[in-house]
Amino acid sequence: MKGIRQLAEHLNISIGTVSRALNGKPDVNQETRRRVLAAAEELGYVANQSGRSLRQGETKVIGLMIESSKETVENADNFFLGVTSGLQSVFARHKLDLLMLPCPSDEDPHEYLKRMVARRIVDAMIISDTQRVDRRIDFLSRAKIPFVALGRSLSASNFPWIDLDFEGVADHAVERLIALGHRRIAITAPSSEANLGYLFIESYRRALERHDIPFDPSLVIRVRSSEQGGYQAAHELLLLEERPTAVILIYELMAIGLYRRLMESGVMPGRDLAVIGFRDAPRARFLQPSLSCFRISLYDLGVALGRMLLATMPVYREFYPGDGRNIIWPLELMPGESDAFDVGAMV
Amino acid sequence: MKGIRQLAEHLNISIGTVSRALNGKPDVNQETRRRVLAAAEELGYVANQSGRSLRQGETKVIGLMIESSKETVENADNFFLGVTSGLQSVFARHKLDLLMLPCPSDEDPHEYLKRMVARRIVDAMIISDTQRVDRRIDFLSRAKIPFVALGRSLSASNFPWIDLDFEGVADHAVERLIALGHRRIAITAPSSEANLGYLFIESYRRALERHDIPFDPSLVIRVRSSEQGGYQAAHELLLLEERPTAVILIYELMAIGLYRRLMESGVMPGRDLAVIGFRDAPRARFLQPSLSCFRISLYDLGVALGRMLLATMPVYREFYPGDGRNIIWPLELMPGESDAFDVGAMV
DNA sequence: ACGCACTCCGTAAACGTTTACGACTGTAGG
DNA sequence: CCTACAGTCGTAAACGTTTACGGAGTGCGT
Repeated sequence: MKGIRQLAEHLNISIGTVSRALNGKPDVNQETRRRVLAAAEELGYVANQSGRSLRQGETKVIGLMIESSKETVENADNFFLGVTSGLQSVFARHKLDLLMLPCPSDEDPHEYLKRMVARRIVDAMIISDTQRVDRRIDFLSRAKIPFVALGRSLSASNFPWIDLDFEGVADHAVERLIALGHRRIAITAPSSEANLGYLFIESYRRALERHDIPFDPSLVIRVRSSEQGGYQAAHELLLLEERPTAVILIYELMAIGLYRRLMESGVMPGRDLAVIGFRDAPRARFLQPSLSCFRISLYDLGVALGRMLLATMPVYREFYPGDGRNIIWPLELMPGESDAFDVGAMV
Repeated sequence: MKGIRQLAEHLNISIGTVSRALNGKPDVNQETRRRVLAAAEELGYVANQSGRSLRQGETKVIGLMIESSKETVENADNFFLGVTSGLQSVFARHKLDLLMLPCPSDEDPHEYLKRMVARRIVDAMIISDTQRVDRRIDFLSRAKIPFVALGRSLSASNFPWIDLDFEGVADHAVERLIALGHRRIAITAPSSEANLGYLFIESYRRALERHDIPFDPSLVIRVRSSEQGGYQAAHELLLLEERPTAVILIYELMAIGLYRRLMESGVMPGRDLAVIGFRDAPRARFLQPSLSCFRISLYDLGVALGRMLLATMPVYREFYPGDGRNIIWPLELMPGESDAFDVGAMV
């Protein structure tokens, strides 16, 4: 099957009518429409996207940009595949397709993004891994490309984003640990420029101060957000002269390395040191003792991202009233065994 | 910047010349070319892909189809992100872009694929998760869409594929265990129709027979390839009247559940039961005792897939002579502690 | 003066689709 | 009989690009 022209000839109908019939336009006879649809099905005709895109100036494709760096490969833990399902469930209603755009590790993400939208491969973008200062956001805003970011940024004051509630997580974790009697609480932060790190630490500091616990910079451990980073974090914790009784991790994968390093020194997580991880990712579910962490429904997050994106697009806006507002995504604590002890008994 | 027309006007040059200059065609003056490239850079012009694709009948996009089912999200462990880097390193040389096409879980993979290629979103495809009988392969072959499959199939006798050497893995694992004195060796197989399961079991059977050990069907445990599947596999192993002394897993994630179930019954992996997993995936690296498994370089695998794909495409074939042959991808055993004991001492 | 080769560039058609516009019916109302 | 209108359909232009073709100009040899 070559194109709509052959289909039209086969039916002895004009090409315009065929197009209208296929696209559900009103001014076409019911019977004709039926014949067209039947023939299209029979001959396996599907519209060539290039022609359609060229004419309408839109591709009906939404891009989800992800980094494919070595670090991401090791660490990302299918996070994006998880939100993908939610996104697709929203997009399917409008016959939009979701494509994942993996930015090569040797290409500047900003350049990659520019290339993709300039080539008109996608109509809109979902970007993630938002940096504290992120040129992509300024670019997309100026170019008036619809987009939504997973993660806040300082770049533009006003753009659509959803961010996990890192502040809530840090706050909640500190409150919980203090309630269990802890006074000396360490925390990890990423060594990168990702914005979430700053929010995380800041919220931690505020929570401490609320309870009149002085902020001690030596308790903020800056390591890579990886298993090795967790191992190193534990190492540094053990070296502190006045050892903390609890630690809050910003990334669940770190718990694995942390556990190992602790056990090497005979320090038992959940008994000698309270640990609160971050997300309930698959990899973290298998730790013993089980990790206290925060649950996220990736599917729901994807749905919210999808709705917010469409709410920024004129064509679809009407379907999603009220979905334009930025969201700080709440997380629910799933208590595990890794912090389930009262520090009072320890001292 | 609207299009090539504006760029041409801005330069007082015809649109044809601009196009030729940008595309590196020979018949254009050096000085003119320089001016065009400079202006394009300055004005941020990038060719509209729709127009280009329409004209040339190709999109310069390669699709990597992946499943985004709930199971994949839980289990896939960034496998695809890993091969992505390798693929991109090959494609970049030809200015080809790689896009990941996540098939929604509620859509038939075959229909999804048909839709994508019929819409001409991609020029070529990489498919994975090959089924024993896979309609996608027949479809792509007949439609003459260049493709390469990750995984063999029985569908078409002759199509480009690379498959992990499951037979070698099973064979190697059995040989190793027998050398350690084991005679009663269990194995797991997926409950799905994936082709690899059949190859795995068949090779296991042959290896046993080579050593005159009778094949016992009750030692083939069919469970889902997941952590839960591993848990259940252990459960079934423990119920066997004559308990095996070793087990070979087809999927490393199963080891996590298996370990847990074993320990619940006081059976220590690596001491009371030898375990050999499959891939050295990140999640499996953190088990204690460390899992004996097989190493794969996902990057290299991606490179091989990319080269093989291009070798099937007339335009690029010349660059990749000898890359057209199917590959059974060898795996290298990484000995761990999970099988490092001599069964002789046990009995 | 002429022909020829060569370099460079402009013209216009083509790719497959959507859609504004107008044409053609048939019907109803005056 | 005329007009208005709704329903249906065909025509042709437009989207942005690439590329076959041919033309203009130059240099060179005869």
